[in-house]
Amino acid sequence: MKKMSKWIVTCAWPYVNYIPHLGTMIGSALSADVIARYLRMKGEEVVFVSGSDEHGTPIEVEAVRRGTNPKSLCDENHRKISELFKRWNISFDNYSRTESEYHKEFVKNFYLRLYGKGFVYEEEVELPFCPRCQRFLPDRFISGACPYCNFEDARGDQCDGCGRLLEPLKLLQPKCAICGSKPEVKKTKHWFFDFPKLTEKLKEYIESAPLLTENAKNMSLSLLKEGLRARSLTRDNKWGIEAPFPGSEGKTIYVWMEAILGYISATIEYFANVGSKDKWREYWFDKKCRLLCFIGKDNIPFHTLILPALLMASNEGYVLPWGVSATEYLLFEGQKFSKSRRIGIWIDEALEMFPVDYWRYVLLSTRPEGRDSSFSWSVFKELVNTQLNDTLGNFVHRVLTFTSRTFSSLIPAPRSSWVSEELWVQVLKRFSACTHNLDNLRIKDALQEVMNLARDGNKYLNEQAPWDLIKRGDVERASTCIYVCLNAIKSLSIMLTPFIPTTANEIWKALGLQSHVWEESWYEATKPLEPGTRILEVKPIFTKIK
RNA sequence: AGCGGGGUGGGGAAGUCAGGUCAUCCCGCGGGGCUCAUAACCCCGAGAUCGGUGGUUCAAAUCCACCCCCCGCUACCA
Repeated sequence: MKKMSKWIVTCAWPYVNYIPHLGTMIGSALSADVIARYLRMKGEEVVFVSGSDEHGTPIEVEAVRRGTNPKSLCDENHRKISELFKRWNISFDNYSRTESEYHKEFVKNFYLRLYGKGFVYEEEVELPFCPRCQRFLPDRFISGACPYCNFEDARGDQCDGCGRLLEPLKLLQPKCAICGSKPEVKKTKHWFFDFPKLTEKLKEYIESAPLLTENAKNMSLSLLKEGLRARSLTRDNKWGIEAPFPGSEGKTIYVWMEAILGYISATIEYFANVGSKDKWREYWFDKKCRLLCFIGKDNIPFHTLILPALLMASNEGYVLPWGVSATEYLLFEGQKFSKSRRIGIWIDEALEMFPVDYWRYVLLSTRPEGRDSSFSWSVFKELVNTQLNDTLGNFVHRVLTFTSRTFSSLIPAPRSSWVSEELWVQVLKRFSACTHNLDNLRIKDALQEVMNLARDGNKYLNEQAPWDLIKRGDVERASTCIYVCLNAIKSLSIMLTPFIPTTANEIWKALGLQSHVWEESWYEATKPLEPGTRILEVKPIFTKIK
């Protein structure tokens, strides 16, 4: 038996000004869930945490727009999103939020210690300020005409007309994007994290990190090559965590710089809630514990450079990300998901249309691992109908039906040489390939391997033709064939569990097994069924769509 | 503009870092088989000079140079 290890599995914290869409789902929570479930089934010690990212300007603005306040808006969205993650069967141990007291406490103390270690310094800067909103304006909250091409609706950081990068104050007729007033320039003081100090150590880290996806590694190295710049830690927002530095009253910590520490605070909160207050240290301070982060490509620098830098700077012995799995983008019918233009599907409306496992299967099958991929209804329909339903569903159904009619619903006894049957050999092969792929976070390939096993099953059944064997009176060979097929179904059920747990469990139950499949060991996939067990009444597990 | 990623039969993808064993997989399409099964399943076949041009090599989807097209990022959006 393999030695157990500790794992902290995390996924990017959704920003909760709105409900997450399918792209957010596949890039973070769903991918992380597959691996968390897989590791637990292997018997590893896993803590799977995430939470709602709640602070910052966009939430403040959204709250104003809805005529509410940031806190109520966040309470409501956090509640909705937590509920949705449950309905998507995301097996978080703790889905926390940046408004959690544990988080605020941890962040303030952490930065205070960093300050004490000389990694934080203050500097005066000039920033655009809206006198009417009484608010400093992030670049994107300023709009105006582009000074190069006269495009009228250029944002403060970049012109959508000509693509040029802009200085917000060089726009012609600059306007506050919230109220339309003319911004002025105001001096303000901010605190900065001395990030460049750690360039060499970060380079070593990136080069030796065990499991970075290619995009994560390349982008990080390229940023290091360009040279790091100090990151500002503070903002003049009201809605956020108070900056704890001497003289920083009235400032809050920049959202990213606090949310990224949520992985730690959510672990602390989790263990406090289950009554083992100090146990989080056994994860975060154990050099052999593996921290695994699931993110979309836009979050790469924060996980491969900023988080490690903060943890290194603290010099307190935190584990650095052991693996970072960054997906490319999921597009919707070839276009970017867009809330304002209503392009895409959001995780609440998805569940109103189809069962959760249909979505999980399609998203995991099209997971953008090497390049952007596109969700489309035609792909959705193809995958559900031809793969889930025809290949997998039908294999299970024909075997169970045959068992029920020919063997009175009892699992038949095979002849002793059954282990050398072709399909069983395939089971062992597919199982080991699937395991290997999951170990390397190749989720799509792993799932493909499972589906291939269902194909092997259909093929074996056609070749053996047990209905023919029965007609010719060869009950022993027919029994062996069906026994092997039933065992393949059991393996399928185990292997499907991380991907589509509800369906996997239905299959498991159909075989007459009593437990919940997710409580079983991963290695149960290659252990044979007990002949004589009664299978349940057969009903199709999927239905075709449209 | 700079940086990063991508362009592979009709659609969707793998293969490219370590050149040959490579043109693969899922669908679609054409033909055949089977009748246990949700018109499902199985077999066979047609279809691609791997974005373009040039180069290196006995050999290039893979390496080099230049060009065209798509997407993302560029640090105060989060």
